[in-house]
Amino acid sequence: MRNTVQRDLIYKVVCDSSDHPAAETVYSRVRAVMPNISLGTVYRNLKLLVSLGKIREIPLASGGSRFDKTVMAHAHFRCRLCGEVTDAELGSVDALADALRRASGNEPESTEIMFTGVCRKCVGKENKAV
Amino acid sequence: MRNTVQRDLIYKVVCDSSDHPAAETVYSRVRAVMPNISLGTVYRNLKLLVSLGKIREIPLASGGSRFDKTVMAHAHFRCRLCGEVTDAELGSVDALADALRRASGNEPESTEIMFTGVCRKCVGKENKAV
DNA sequence: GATTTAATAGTAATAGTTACTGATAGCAAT
DNA sequence: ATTGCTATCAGTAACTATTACTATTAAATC
Repeated sequence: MRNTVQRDLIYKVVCDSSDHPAAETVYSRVRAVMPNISLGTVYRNLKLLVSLGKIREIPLASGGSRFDKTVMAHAHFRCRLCGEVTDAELGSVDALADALRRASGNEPESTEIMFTGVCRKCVGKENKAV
Repeated sequence: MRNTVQRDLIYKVVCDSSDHPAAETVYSRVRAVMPNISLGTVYRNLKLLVSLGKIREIPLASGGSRFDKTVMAHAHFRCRLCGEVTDAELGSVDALADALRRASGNEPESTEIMFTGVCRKCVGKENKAV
């Protein structure tokens, strides 16, 4: 596999982002540095980086995915009012995968936990937004 | 909200399915009974049933969603070789949501856990399929 | 049964993503 | 350094899953 400035930049942008950007968001951030990079290149490399285990993909029920620099098994919280995705710090995520392995004989390689609800900032806004 | 035979049938099909069907799969099963039902009707009612909390949506990183009769917080395992989605029986799922609530102040309403890996049946098939 | 209007069938449109094609550039061997 | 090979690129077309639109149908109420 060849090193390319495009791939390095895409990886750097994801690593420098703490807000779990969508592919289009990565694209616009990358274009700020390299204006004529192609959207297809962004998608191709995001997918490649995911398959290499260098970044993580978080699929959303609302359609589309978000990308994350963290590869360790961990959990996310998504507010159904403001849409923000944040990390949920939980100590026992790896323990779950172990429990599954023992109980089922299946071999989990990655664990993705998504909580959906109302975030601290949006509690009380229910009637306005929904 | 009115009762419609279409919605009742869509709900029944999801409840009678134990394989976590995609929307298109629900559509084809529903059409076996009601041949001229519209795909839009299936999507609209799946979404409605999800928002009513009667069924559950499982978004996949590979694109699209699967639907599930079970509403309780629970976990799934998806084999990256055969693509099958099965339930992962774990006792401690609700405890995770409680831990999040206490730790962050966010208010989780649903918890979705997705394990990805190689299922028991596909262990050893690695070289053929990937 | 007549009225009201939510829900439908059928189709067009959209969003997110992937595939295609000719051009470019990273790497290896000269 | 130059050449050759080909992975990767930019740009664009195509595709898939989903949603929106519109005229029509049928549940619920009167």
